[in-house]
Amino acid sequence: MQQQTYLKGCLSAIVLQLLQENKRMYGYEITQRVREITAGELLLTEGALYPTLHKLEAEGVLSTENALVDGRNRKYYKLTENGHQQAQTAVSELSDFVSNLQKILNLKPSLG
Amino acid sequence: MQQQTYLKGCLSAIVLQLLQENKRMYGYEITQRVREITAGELLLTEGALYPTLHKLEAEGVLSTENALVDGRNRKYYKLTENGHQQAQTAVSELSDFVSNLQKILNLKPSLG
DNA sequence: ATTTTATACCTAAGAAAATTTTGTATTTAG
DNA sequence: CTAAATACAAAATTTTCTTAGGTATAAAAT
Repeated sequence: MQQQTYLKGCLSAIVLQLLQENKRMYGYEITQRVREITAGELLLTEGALYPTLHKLEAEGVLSTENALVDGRNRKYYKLTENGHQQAQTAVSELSDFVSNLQKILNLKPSLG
Repeated sequence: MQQQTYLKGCLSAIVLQLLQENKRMYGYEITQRVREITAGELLLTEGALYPTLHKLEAEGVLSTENALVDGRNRKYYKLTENGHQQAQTAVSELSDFVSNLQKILNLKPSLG
């Protein structure tokens, strides 16, 4: 088992959190940002990230704009007006989840 | 989206953590313990828990003993000798993951 | 007395979500 | 001129949980 295992379910919320902090980001940038923040411990695979981005776009949470930078195509994603709401909700729920996980992991041994 | 969404992937590690702290527990007890710890915010469904317990038993991580208590059958689970190792690994990885999530969410780690 | 709630275990069908694998294409470094 | 980094994406697969059931006993409520 690796840390990646635990990522399941959190991916959308992580993307939304990053997009709350940055007006717009492109896919590759998101993978690198997570790598930076976690010192390489957490790696988003592209095969997981892009379907998530597309899903969020289809749901109207994200909108996109294409740009040509240094001859390469980039697809920037940003929160829609509606998306800001949902981002806040998702991030707040993830925070609560982290807090609960913390409680579970910090329990003192009980007498069995 | 609810907190349950984020649980994906963490279930085994949570079970292993609880079994590190308690010599033996039975399925229903585990669901109630998580409910207690998280003040009802996180609910393990039996449909997810029992298959996980059976999987861990099949992998040799857990062993079982049956007991009849107050006319009801209980199946206690505990870590095997091998299981203690794997529990430590899983829990440590989950801790690292939580710590990384906190970094992404800009939360302050509550306990190193 | 009888119904409901709590306790206690379990399975199966299906959905949800990420992974693996593979593919395309350009730029930069060796 | 080859490999690595940048940048996107689809298809098939696997893992994992949810939903929805099923069985059974004891205690509490009506």
